[in-house]
Amino acid sequence: MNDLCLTNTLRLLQSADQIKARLSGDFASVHGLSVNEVFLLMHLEQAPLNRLSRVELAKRMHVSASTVTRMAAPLEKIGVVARQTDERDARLAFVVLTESGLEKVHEARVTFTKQAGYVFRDRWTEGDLEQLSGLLHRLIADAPGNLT
Amino acid sequence: MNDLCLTNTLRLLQSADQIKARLSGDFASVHGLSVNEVFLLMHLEQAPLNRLSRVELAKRMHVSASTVTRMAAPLEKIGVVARQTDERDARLAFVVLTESGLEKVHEARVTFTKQAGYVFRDRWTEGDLEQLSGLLHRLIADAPGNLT
DNA sequence: GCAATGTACTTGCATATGCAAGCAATATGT
DNA sequence: ACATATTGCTTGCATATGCAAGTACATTGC
Repeated sequence: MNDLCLTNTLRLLQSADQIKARLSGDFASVHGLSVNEVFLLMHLEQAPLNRLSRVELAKRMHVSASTVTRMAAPLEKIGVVARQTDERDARLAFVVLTESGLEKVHEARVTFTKQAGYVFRDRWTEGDLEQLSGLLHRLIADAPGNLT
Repeated sequence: MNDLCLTNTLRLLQSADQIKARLSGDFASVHGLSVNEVFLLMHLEQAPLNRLSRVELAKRMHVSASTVTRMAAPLEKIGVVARQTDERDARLAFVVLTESGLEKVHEARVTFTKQAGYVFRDRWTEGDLEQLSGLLHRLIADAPGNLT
């Protein structure tokens, strides 16, 4: 039982590294973005008003707040996100998706879907995929910011 | 079908980030190692003669060769791995697990197993775990250096 | 109201990592 | 056998990221 947990954890992490390596090439060459940048945009896309505070973004992406601060800067520079302050609380600095950013994330999703198709290209039936989907869902069900 | 692939890929990557965040704290505080360093040691542990060339290690860990070079240096300094050359091919510089390194990886596996138990602590039956294990295995079956 | 505490963000520093270039050794083609 | 290509490794540079400290604002307790 415990060994099965270890096996699953190891396989999950190894699968993820493998997939991330595949994705990073395409995202960089096709869209000029890193995997994490695409994730940031996708989190904004599914958020109310297409915006999130930096700490909320940090929690959802499992990175530190300073990383979000630094990721946002170049994304602002290329115009896919903007900074927005809150009238009630002057501490908050939202990261908000721009029109251009919304387009970007739609384009990136196409690439993402294509690569995801390659990952599961061999002998995966609809049933297999649904089974996996259900099992993985249980791992992230209680976490904030599930992208699916 | 394609959307299911995307969903699975997203969930897999999100689960992995979440789990990696959990692990990194414990590995750092208990063993003074990063998650990737533990993975490096585990790859060596399961290799013949407890050793691998740097490029082979790079492939298995999905990182660049330079990263392996730089990861090995501090691990040599603390004595868990050593450098070993090949008599036939003077280019090869194996990374080999020392006795101390073998102990380290056994200790780390205990921590790893404990954390893996927490990940699947809620309402996961033996059957669920075996199902997930089988599905994930198909994702890494053809990759070199499966740790399970 | 004001001090103390807590929260959101930023920045300096240290570490981690990839890419491209460089070096040394081996393999290949003729 | 020699020139060329390939392979394995390292290093310089640029980017990415976490932690701890600093700053500004908000909340709490009195």
